[in-house]
Amino acid sequence: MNIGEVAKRIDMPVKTIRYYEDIGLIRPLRDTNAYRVFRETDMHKLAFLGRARALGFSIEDCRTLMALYEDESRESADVKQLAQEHLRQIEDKIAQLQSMQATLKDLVHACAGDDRPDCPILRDLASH
Amino acid sequence: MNIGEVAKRIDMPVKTIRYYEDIGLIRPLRDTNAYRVFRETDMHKLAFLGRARALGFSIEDCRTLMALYEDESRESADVKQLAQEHLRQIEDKIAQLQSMQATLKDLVHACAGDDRPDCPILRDLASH
DNA sequence: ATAAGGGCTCCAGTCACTGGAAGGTCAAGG
DNA sequence: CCTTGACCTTCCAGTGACTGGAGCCCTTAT
Repeated sequence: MNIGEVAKRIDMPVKTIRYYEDIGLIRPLRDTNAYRVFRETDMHKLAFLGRARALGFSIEDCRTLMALYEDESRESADVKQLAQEHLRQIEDKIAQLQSMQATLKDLVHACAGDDRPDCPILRDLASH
Repeated sequence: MNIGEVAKRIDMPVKTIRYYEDIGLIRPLRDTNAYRVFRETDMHKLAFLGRARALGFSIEDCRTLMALYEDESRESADVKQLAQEHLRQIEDKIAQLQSMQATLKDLVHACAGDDRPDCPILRDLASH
């Protein structure tokens, strides 16, 4: 299967698929005309990558996860640890964003948003 | 005041301050030895930038906010609109992260995390 | 005189793509 | 057979907001 068809089926940009080959996450075959040829296993890997990325795992995490997936003698503890660490980071990020959200909400609420120059948002940024 | 002293006072890396000059956010003076010389207004701007960045505003938003701050005839509506749009983006990001968090929590919970290879996390990534 | 601890510029790297240029290939229609 | 348009290829540059490092100069204290 050609790259365009793969891209449509698994809903991933052609550029991204080429990039994943560049960094060694997949190794599609090549036709005589140099076109990439994707087997079922390649598609499966791409789908795996797509879902891992959708859960926010970094590319390096994805590489590790794929290696674990292909290692029949893996220990689930290794997978769990990776996922837990990632979960912790996501939770940190959420907390950080929620703190911004709370401040911004207050500031936006306090600002009249009319044609006058007086603005609590700017006052807050300028003070402290 | 020299860059190191400024960095300490407003708790911002020296590199970041230089970078902000590079992209035209501040314009410190120069001493005869080419050292940057920071006035009160420069420090004030850096502090403003630090707080805006801490609220998650992009550098370009910061540029706009500083321009509005310095424009005596601004309309607070412009500031409010910027902040509201930013708030919306933060809320989108939070929702996205919370969705990841929910899925990851379930998966982590379902995974034994022992020395056996069976792993619901990998199964989930591989299936669908 | 020298050593430590500033400061300076410039270049490269981060992360995960994304856009674009310049060119080769393929299938369909005239 | 020729052209057109939709594919495909590689390679290079850019994104955002820094960050690290090399190689150099300046200042201050011993």
